[in-house]
Amino acid sequence: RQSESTDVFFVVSGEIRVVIYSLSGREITLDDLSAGGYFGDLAAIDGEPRSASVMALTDCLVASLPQNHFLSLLETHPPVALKVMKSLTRIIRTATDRIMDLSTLAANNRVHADLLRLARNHMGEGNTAEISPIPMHSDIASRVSTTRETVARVLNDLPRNGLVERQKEVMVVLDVELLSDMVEEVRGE
Amino acid sequence: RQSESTDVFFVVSGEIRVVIYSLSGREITLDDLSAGGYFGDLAAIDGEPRSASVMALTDCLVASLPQNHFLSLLETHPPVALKVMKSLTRIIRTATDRIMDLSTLAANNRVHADLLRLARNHMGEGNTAEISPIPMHSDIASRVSTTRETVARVLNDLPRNGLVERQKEVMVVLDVELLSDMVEEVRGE
DNA sequence: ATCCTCCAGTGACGACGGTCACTGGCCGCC
DNA sequence: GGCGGCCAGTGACCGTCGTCACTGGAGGAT
Repeated sequence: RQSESTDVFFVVSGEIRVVIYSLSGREITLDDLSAGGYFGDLAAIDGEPRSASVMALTDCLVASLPQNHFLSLLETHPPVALKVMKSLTRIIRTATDRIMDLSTLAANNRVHADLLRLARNHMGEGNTAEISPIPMHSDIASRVSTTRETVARVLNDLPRNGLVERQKEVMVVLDVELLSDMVEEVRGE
Repeated sequence: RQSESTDVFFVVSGEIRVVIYSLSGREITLDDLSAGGYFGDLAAIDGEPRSASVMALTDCLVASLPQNHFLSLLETHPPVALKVMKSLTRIIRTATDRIMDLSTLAANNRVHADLLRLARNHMGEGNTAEISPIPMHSDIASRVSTTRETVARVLNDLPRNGLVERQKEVMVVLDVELLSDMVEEVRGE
């Protein structure tokens, strides 16, 4: 599913997930791309072998650009090059954040942190957020490097503190700030 | 030690370590730079706040370049821009490797992996490598996100397998390939 | 309706390793 | 010389969480 070319691919429509696999088959989600995103730029830039795989989450339309076209584009259009660099720095920043989380946060707190990210993307009135659809546990697990069992246990503990209400299709975070404090607090100790 | 400027800094001589700190003061080593390396490029490119701190490991001479000069350099000299991009991709690749290690390797195996990296940089005759000077345990710990105690225990277990001989100032890895196999094997299961 | 598959939930278990608390060696300094 | 700081080594403890092994519910297909 991942050709050995050095083309750059643009996501025109659909959702694509960038993952790496350990030899044992454990799957680690690096990023999700939607329309406007692109991948394959690393290999095109440095000529090294591809470092990750991609999988389509939905039906997708992707456009490909040969490596040499991409490179000459960078050369002749500095603003594009700058855009690409900014995108690379974003990747670096999120990667180091993740290294930080993996190094300092326990598994359950990493789940909290991921939930917090989700909540921030679904902010509703005041400090609440309605997360829907609820992502699959195994997806969360793949993002924060733990197991689906741990995710399930953590998510079932949260309502106990009154922080979260779980319904069938929706999950309501009652106080995003409080959740945020919770994570930061642990990050700090 | 960390100015709030957006300059880019070049290491002319000496060794500089790029680190991040958790709020609790736990130190995570991201990279070590020697002459020819540079830092501050991330913030210069995307304008976001600095994401890491730097510390001098030795006396250092660093040169600074204002952000706007750096940016116009990128704009007017595409080959330089490409070099910078390649450096960014290197950072991304090592970061994702590290995420992979943190996600799939147990603490002691991460120490093995780090030892392997060191050995690869000190290859001697055949499959052996002489590592000297032996890095401080706490430095290794900071690179692989564990504690100095764990590093000490792991390093003292290695001679038992005959894989490593420890002397006062030097550490001899007798069979680098075997060490490599050991790590890969665990990565895979 | 009956499978089959996929996902969620849960208990039990066990080990890995982080933390704490010391000891002891080495070195530079006064 | 003796003190003080820094680093390495080690034992004991115990919480976390990955693994295994189930149960159960919700579709989809035939």
